Amino acid sequence: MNSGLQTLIDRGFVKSCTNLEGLSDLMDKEPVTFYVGVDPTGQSVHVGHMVPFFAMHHLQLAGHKPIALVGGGTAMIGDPSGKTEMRKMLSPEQIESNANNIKKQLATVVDFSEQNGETSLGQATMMNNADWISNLNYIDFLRTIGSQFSVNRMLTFEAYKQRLERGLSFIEFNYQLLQSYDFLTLYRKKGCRLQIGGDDQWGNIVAGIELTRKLESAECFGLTFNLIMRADGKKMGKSENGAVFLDPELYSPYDYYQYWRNVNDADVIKFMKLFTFLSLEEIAKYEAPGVNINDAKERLAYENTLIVHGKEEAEKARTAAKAMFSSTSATAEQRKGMPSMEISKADLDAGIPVLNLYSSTSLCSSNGEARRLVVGGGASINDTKITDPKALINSDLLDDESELILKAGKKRFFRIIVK
RNA sequence: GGGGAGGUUCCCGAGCGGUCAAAGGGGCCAGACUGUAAAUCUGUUGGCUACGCCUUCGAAGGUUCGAAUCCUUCUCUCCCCA
Repeated sequence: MNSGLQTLIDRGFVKSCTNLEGLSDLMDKEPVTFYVGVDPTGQSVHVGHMVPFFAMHHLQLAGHKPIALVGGGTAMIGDPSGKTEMRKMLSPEQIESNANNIKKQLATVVDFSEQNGETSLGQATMMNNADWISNLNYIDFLRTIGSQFSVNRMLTFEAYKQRLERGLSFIEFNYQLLQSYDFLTLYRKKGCRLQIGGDDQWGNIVAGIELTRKLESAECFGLTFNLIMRADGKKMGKSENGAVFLDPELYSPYDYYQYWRNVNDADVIKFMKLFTFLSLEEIAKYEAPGVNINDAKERLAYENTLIVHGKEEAEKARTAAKAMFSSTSATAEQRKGMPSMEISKADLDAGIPVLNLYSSTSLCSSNGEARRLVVGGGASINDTKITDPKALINSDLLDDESELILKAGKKRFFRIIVK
């Protein structure tokens, strides 16, 4: 088995392949250009999107050439796979801006820099299918591409079957043709031989392979990845605060770190293999009996945050988190990692009602929510529990650093700096 | 084009003139137990200057002392027939 492919298998990525042996032989023989579709319908990707990205990383390391294909054209249509409802259509400007953001995030895992031949990395590129889809002529497209598709066959695909129960618009029904056309185009332009993606893309990938075979008599390959579910049956990437985005503006590095720190026991090893670059030998150490599972979680959180947000943020998050869960008061270093705001000394001296204080932070969105928190016994400031919703907070509670560390529950913190 | 069924709070889903900020479930949040895990149990879950007030039941009007509940128009969704 080809080593690059073997890596993906060993790390738990692979769900199925159209022709594993054929692909392995090809990859042994030469660097393979492969692509993965990236959906630009959101401003940021979230951790649930990262599986194919990490797979790209491993393949790139093995010398193969990744193409990240932004679906700027197809996003105008919306992929019905795995959706129960039709997606919103976005404006071209919106899609473009999203695509730019997403490239930055992708670049944390895949190296897009120009390769100068000194490394064994495969050259990665990013393309946008709007370049060849937007200007398609309807009649031409129908004649050359549409004629190759059988509606009868398309209807047998699971993705469409489900949608038939609820209703499927014609525009969405065309998605498969366009995605297949992407594969064909990338084959023609770049010699792309392989498409990878989540298992929900199986039908679309196979269709693209068939199209390329029919029109170009070329054998292409498809490789799909397991859809990663958490042990509790939820989808990856969703948290209590909504999706766990990579964009630090949408999801703070501290919370991001905490998301990984708090994964289910049963998921830790699996996630280390999928979402970090740690070697399998290294990961195996955490599987050994007698190892504290919390060490594994901490490593997972650190390594992944390191990749996505960089060393500085990862360390800030780690120290901040450690501090908050130990009884000693936080050091200056640890405080940096927490979300914070400033208030004036005068305001504090005048006394601030707890509820207002809490609702002005990201901890609570309204006084009502703050009230519930306080009455429920989940609020504390500098380790003093506040249970009276009418309490006034003043300088008495300031700690040695002249700051207030607000807690909501056990895991959420906010730092108030008094100026 | 014709006929039917519907749009309720984060989601599903009751309510069908006052006792409705709206049952029940899910989710979320908090408490207990723990390991910053899971499971379990408990409480909470529109907003506010809070024994009161304000805004919510697809939208706009109307009837009524009083409407999520009745009437009109509009709008969207689903189903059946053509």
